[in-house]
Amino acid sequence: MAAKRTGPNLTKIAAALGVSSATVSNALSGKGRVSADLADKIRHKAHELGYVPSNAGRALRTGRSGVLGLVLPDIANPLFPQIAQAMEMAASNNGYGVLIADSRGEVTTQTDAISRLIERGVDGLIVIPRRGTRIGAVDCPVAMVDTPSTPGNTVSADHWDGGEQIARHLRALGHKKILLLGNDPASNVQNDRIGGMKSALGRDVAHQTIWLEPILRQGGTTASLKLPYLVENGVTAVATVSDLLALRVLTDLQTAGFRVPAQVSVTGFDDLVFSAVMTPALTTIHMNMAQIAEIAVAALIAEITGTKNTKPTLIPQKRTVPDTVTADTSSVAMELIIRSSTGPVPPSQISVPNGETL
Amino acid sequence: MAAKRTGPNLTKIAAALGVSSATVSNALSGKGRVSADLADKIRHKAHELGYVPSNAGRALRTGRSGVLGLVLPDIANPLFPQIAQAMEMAASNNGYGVLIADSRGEVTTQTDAISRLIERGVDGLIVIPRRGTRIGAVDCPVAMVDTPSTPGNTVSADHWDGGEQIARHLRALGHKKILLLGNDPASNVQNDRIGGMKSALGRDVAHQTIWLEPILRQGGTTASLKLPYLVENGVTAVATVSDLLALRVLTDLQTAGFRVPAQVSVTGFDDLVFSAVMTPALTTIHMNMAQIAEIAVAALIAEITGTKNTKPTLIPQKRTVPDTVTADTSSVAMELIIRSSTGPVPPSQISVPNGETL
DNA sequence: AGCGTTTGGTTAATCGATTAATCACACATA
DNA sequence: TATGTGTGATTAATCGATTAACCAAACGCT
Repeated sequence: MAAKRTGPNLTKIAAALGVSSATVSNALSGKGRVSADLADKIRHKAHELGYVPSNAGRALRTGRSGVLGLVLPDIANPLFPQIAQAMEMAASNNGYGVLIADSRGEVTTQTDAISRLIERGVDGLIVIPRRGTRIGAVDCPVAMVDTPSTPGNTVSADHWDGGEQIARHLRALGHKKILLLGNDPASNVQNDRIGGMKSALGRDVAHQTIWLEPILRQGGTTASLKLPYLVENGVTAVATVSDLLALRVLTDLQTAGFRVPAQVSVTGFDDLVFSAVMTPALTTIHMNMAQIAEIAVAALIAEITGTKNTKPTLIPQKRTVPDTVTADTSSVAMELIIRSSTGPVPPSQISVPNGETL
Repeated sequence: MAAKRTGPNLTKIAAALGVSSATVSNALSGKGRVSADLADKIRHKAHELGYVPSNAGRALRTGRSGVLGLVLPDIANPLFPQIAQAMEMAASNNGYGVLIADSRGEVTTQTDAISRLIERGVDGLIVIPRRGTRIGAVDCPVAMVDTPSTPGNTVSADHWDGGEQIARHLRALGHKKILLLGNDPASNVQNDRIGGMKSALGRDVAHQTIWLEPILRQGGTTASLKLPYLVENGVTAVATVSDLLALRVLTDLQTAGFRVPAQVSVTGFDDLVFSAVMTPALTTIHMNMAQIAEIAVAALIAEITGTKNTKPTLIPQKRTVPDTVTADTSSVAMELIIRSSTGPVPPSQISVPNGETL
């Protein structure tokens, strides 16, 4: 209970001042008409008595709980702490609380998680969908955080741009043969990242893309990547789609006796906690989670307070068409963090394309 | 709002069946006296209409919100996902929701976070305190998750035992000279872990303990550890207090050209996400978070439902005396996960203590 | 003076579930 | 036939904040 048993309520404050509880309510919310004088006295008394409004009472009357639900695909996601923290901060700055629900990776439980939150009376949902999963129509405002290319997306980092930055960085360092390493080809996020990389590499830089998960699923291991083979054949940089993958690659390479970045450069994505503490520290892309959270929360609150009665959560006609991106989708900038896992292409490997000399 | 606008309420169900709302309430909660017949019909109708009870209404009347608050010291803690997931699961299995609050590392905000949750009307708090921080008396049930040696602790993993397991493992592999690496000497958890290690190493294994944070704070780096020097002087294993630290050590060693585990063994603690994917995969200690969460939540719910009126949250007389551990503190077993970062002591380094030959 | 308008505040209904206090009725017992 | 005992369901109050509707007094204007 909300510290209610002991705490004073509106009526008690009203009684203490000899006014009506309605007046107290008005004074504290600044809504009705109350003389500045009296309002001051009321605020004062409220503070003096340590008044804390009852969420239950308010929620019952207004139909709003002041709580947002946060649904995560898979709470084990190492990026989760940052997301949760940013969302909680953004929400609490707006006077909202955050109720979490974990969908444990499975799609069925994602639905469960959502309905659990709705039954608890959340005013809105922030959903970070599992790899391109679509959430069914729910009768409450939803902000989706995925990629700009996901239909129905509300806000997201600009993964494509992040990919481009990484690629440009490697290119500037002189790399001419780059391995692009993804994990799950079904992920929108990862596809955007790889897409950005490819687009920035252009024609004069050779690159190939490998997706790891399909390999693992068929019983392969990281060794199946034949990293040493590739490096010996001229690959001087491995650009991965996540820090976790980069860590894998990096330690694999180190174990195989290669020097990073002297012989090979490695890049990650996400700037996870461990990325800064390993040796060499990982060059990666940092997402401005705080900003993403702010936008998501703001959008959600706007929809909550804007639409008086329950509207069916906006059902745009053509949500299935990715190229008609709705105008209300925002992208947030990514920041390239250059650390020591990337370096100039090794002298011995400076390739001489088209017979040109360097 | 809790899908209320549209959704049917008790009265609606009552009206549909021509009974009173009280009867419906009784039937659904199984409390009052309702004929089995009618109860069935009511349940049926409720389900048919898709009835979802209003939390606000219930909370207002009963004074219970059905929500627990989760306070984390520092959400950046990579162990956080596991904790949050486990807590959410345990809570939702018991019909509770979980409201999160991040204290952003600072102690002052920890207090803020707690009061934010209380104002939101949580029924109880689960607090994972920041490094030996004590939380002031709050007027709501609290379950604290720290270490058994922390006064007021409710449940925790048996860090001491984890340390012992690590130490025994290394000892069994033949290591005779071990570096024990901690981060923050002020942390109860870390002290327990190190303490357990020391106790299991006994007298015939040489070991020294180094705390990293004090070094870093004084402008040092990981390099200040002089890992290569130590290894060249006979250290064959580094037992750290967390996977993050282990990662640091491991990549440092690899960069310096040492082979893990051929020349040096490295162990971590916590079994974080990345620990399994690096090369070599980290030998570490896995905590049974699910079990910890269950115990914490169960204890909390017991206190919530048990103590009818607000009791000052049990104030044991001697909470400041660590050795009078209260009987209601539970410890949860730790599991040693042996992976490939540890191996037998290298032949060249088999020391010959006391002139004995091997 | 007489009438409309502001200003400042009160009354009372409402949100939805819970529960103590009743009530009506059937049945059994003296 | 009265009286007591269950059983099954209803009444009505309650939790606390909000808000539409209403009222009273003061003020302004012609």
